[in-house]
Amino acid sequence: MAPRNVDGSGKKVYNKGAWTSEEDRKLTEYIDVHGPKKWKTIATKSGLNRCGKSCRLRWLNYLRPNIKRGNISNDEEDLILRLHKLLGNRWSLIAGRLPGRTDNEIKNYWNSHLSKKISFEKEKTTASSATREGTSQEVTGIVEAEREGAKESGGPEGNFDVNQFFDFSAEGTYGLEWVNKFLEIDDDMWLSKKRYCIS
DNA sequence: AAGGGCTCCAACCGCCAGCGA
DNA sequence: GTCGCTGGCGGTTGGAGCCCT
Repeated sequence: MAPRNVDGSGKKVYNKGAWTSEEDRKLTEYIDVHGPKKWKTIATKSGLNRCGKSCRLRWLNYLRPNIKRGNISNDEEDLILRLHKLLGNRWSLIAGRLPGRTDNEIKNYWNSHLSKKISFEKEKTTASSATREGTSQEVTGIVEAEREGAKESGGPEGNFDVNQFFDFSAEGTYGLEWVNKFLEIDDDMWLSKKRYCIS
């Protein structure tokens, strides 16, 4: 007998689009018993007509325990901004430093909120630098230099070696000591820029 | 009230790296 | 060495809901 959900060419056709509560329940139940590994097996054995990738994404971004949803606090936003400055669009790394947040959520938040905010700040800085020569040129210069460094090195921090700086293998889950380490290094430049933007 | 535009977010897609056969 | 499979990642899209006129 031909398997169900197979198209004319014999290729399996998976469900797509929004997940139903029934699908969520099946996936959660299966993972509760067998754990979140071997996504292809999970997809087939759980009785979901979904591909493994889709199951993984649904679990990681929505069903996983301890997920925080919405209401990104000012502290978290600040941290995202700073991590993005440091790491660029490495959403999974950034998410790994924000307990309960997913890379997808941070990416969405960045694209819908922060990227606009950044361009707004940039415009503001450009506009004010036109009227305030001198010290403002200094700050703009720093920002521009950083951007150039990011372009050339493929990362936002010039010669900064992210992999060397973050020894992820040695860390516990969501350890925040590294943040303090980074913040100490970064604070002077960040605060000087922030003060300038506020004033 | 309606409908057009905009925003936000869940989900998909394509690429790449790692790993085992 | 290489091939195929799988998982992980970032970029992008589609649609639901909101807002404005």
